[in-house]
Amino acid sequence: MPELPEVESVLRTLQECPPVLPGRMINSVIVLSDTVISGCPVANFTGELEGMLFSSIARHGKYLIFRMIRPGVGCSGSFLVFHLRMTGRLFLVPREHSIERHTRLVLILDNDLALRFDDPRKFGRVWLAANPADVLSKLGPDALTVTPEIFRSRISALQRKIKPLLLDQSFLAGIGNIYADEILFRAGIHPLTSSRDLTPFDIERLCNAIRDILSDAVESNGANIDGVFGKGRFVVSVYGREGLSCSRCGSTIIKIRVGQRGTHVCQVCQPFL
DNA sequence: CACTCTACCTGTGCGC
DNA sequence: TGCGCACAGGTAGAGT
Repeated sequence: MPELPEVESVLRTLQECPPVLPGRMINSVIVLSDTVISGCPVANFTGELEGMLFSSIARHGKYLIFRMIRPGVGCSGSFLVFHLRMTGRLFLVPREHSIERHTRLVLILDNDLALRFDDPRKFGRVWLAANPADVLSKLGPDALTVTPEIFRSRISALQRKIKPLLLDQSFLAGIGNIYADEILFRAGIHPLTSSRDLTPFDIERLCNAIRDILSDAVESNGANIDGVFGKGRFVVSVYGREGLSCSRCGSTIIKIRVGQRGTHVCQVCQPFL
């Protein structure tokens, strides 16, 4: 479930002072579900990771990227990349709390802590790659930091329905179903609108909405929907609010399907022209 | 290229 | 109460 703001929230938690991960060595790796390891055999993943040090952490779209270094031997390094998909969670725990029902991977550190990856639905994935591009090469620019100029030039090259386009990670990385609905509501654009029919003013509002919604959500530590999606304070305007009244105009929010995805829209604030 | 469908997986919540 | 089933979510890959 995590989208960009929730992943950013995980990143910030792991970077909180005092920073716990940088400099820590992985003493041992416990893989409880082979399917979460992508791109190499589990034995290689485990063998290569043991003895490596955490260096720095970054994010691109919904991916978390840990730079790892092997002490001693030259400056050989690699990148540990996580995608949490819908139900994945990544967090530090005391090492004696290292395994629960949905735990898929545990990295035991050289102190009293462990980095644990839990995922009830086993959709999340982990890669160990020599280069981040081995995993991330198909992604578009990060949705939180894309410039208006880049956004404008990318969108004007395409003719797509706007909501599936926002969800396309090769167009822009980081937007999922929840924030796509919130962004289009903020911009006053109907999700079925063709990107070709957007005026320059529409595109400017859309670009602002992406920036405003995502940065609001990051500052709120993500959303909290039915206590299931995230634990943050971001307040949704349309997502999951079908049958309730629009906070802006009072008319009833409806739910439609766009590209096989549940889509929430205020027909008054987001007219389909 | 744009789009649709399916598979992956499991917890939840509905109707019967 | 219990059962079965649709559904939610992100992405890859195949097909139209």
